Amino acid sequence: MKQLARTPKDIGHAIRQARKALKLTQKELANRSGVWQETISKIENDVGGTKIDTIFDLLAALDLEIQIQPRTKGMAIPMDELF
Amino acid sequence: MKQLARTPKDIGHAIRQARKALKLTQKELANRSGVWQETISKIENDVGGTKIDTIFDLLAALDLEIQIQPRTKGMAIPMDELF
DNA sequence: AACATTCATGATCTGTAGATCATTATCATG
DNA sequence: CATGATAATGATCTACAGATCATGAATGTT
Repeated sequence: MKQLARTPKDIGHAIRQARKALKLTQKELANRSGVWQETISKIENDVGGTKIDTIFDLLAALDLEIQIQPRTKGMAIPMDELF
Repeated sequence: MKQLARTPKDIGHAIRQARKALKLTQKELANRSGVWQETISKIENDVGGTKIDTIFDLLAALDLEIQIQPRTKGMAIPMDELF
């Protein structure tokens, strides 16, 4: 289950999906991540911004990680020239 | 080339690498991303937290995107992040 | 419908990210 | 080395994220 993310909203969606896949409530995820339920709700619904630290706390609690990669569409530079 | 990221520091590293691969200065990246050079410096050096909105601004300017995926097996914490 | 659980929202308060300007340090290169 | 370019740091100020508590809405279960 790989999720592409180009906006904060994408992150929120992915987190909600992962949480539900693990059958966790926001409160349970709050407990194991240290992030408050109210904050999780806002992140999942893309209300305001969020700090990456908070995102990483949630991803860790959901056993997820992030990969940074060249965009697959509309690339300015060929992949070979990157890195 | 795909960069794994489990901490804000990983993000900073990836951004710096991508910026240099594109032969951009922090100031140039600042111009095309709307993020200030001083802020980019702090992000690349992992000074304090950062908002995901800012990260996405930089990734977009670098033609990068994020993928969220289950944690792969292997080192949870890279050597240089211990202590 | 009633009840319990889960999620969303609203207010206040504290901490801090980012903008902005100025300055200092570092790196490159002639 | 000297000089110019690039990057880091520091101060101030504004905006807003997140903690916290309370409550309201939604969802589910019997």
